[in-house]
Amino acid sequence: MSLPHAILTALLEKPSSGLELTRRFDRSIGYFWPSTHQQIYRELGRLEQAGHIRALPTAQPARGRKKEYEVLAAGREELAAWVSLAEDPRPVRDPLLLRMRAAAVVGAPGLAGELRRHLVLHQRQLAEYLEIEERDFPPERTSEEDRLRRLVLRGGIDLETFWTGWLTRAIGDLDGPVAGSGTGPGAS
Amino acid sequence: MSLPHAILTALLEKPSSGLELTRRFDRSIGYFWPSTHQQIYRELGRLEQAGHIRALPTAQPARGRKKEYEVLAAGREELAAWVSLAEDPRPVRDPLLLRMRAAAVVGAPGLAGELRRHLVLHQRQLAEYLEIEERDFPPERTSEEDRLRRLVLRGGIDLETFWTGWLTRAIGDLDGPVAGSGTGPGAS
DNA sequence: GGTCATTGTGCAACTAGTTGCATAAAGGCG
DNA sequence: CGCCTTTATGCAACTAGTTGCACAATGACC
Repeated sequence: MSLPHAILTALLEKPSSGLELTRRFDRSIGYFWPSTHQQIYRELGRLEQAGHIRALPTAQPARGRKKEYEVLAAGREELAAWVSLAEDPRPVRDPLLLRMRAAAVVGAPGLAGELRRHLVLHQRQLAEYLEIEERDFPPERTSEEDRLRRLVLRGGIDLETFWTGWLTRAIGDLDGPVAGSGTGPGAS
Repeated sequence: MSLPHAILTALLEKPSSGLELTRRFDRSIGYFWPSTHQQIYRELGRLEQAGHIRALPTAQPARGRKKEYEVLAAGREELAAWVSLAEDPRPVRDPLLLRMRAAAVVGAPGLAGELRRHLVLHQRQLAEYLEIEERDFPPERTSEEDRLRRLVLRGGIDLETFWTGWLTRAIGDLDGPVAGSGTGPGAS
């Protein structure tokens, strides 16, 4: 049950319409809780129903008409309560690791290539995070909020660092020690 | 669509009944693709329907009666095809990072404690992985399959290492540099 | 022989996320 | 005006995972 709280957080940072939220998700909260506009609109409806947010009365409601939302006191309390809850980390669920395991059983001609492809993707994401860090978090001025937000970003950076490191090692391990051809299906 | 393939992999490693599969999932494939027995039985039904596996004819089928499955040629092909597919990494979706972000907005009295709790969990998981590595992967004898399986395990190890590292740093950063009161529990 | 715990299989309802598409207003352009 | 693109909101159907519970066989104990 995290999406509504992600939305509350985003709306507290700045009241927005559904589409604005969607755009902001794409480059901020969405890095660690992605969501589509369909999901967001649905959730906005529920949050309004529950009395956690309300539409700003600037424009009459109509389909295709922009509608801005702001968080109500009840919503803020709900969010605060959720933050203070204990919640275990979600179990890992990673298809790439699964495919490698399957490859151990049925063989894997193109696996090294796939690993390289993933490596590039993770390197790209890492570069994006580092850019954000440099832009948004200069060394000085550390308010309490900044420190938390920076830690979150650091989480992203460290995570991508882990992936690039592991993938690099895995690739080396796969086509390195093989005396013969390489990853090719020909061997054996 | 990974669960059926996880099951195919497990069944290729060793033909099993639903409950056996469930137990093996708990300590092997389930580390990176967890699943409950309900899900597994349902999927076994589908895989049999699709002609990818079949029940061994040792016992007549009856509810409450053990039923073993083995993978058919079609199932093996399906798995091989899936392994060779390109598939992007799933987007990260992490409630802890989300809660930290929310904490930046609504405050976070107990957050450092929650981080410590997570740290312990990750340390425990890491220790478990390291134990498996020591037990199942002694330095020598590296067949192709062993190398792949070991890489997967390494993935788990490196991932937990990332978490313990990041959490340790985050905890230090949260209750370390706090000069005044801030979100801290007061002490320091 | 009856009851009880254990092993084993499975259905049903629910929740969260995804995919595809419909609808409406607004503004530009010929 | 009529058409087209962009912005914006939203419904509906589907997929995957979770939760709760039911039911069947087996063996142990009294």
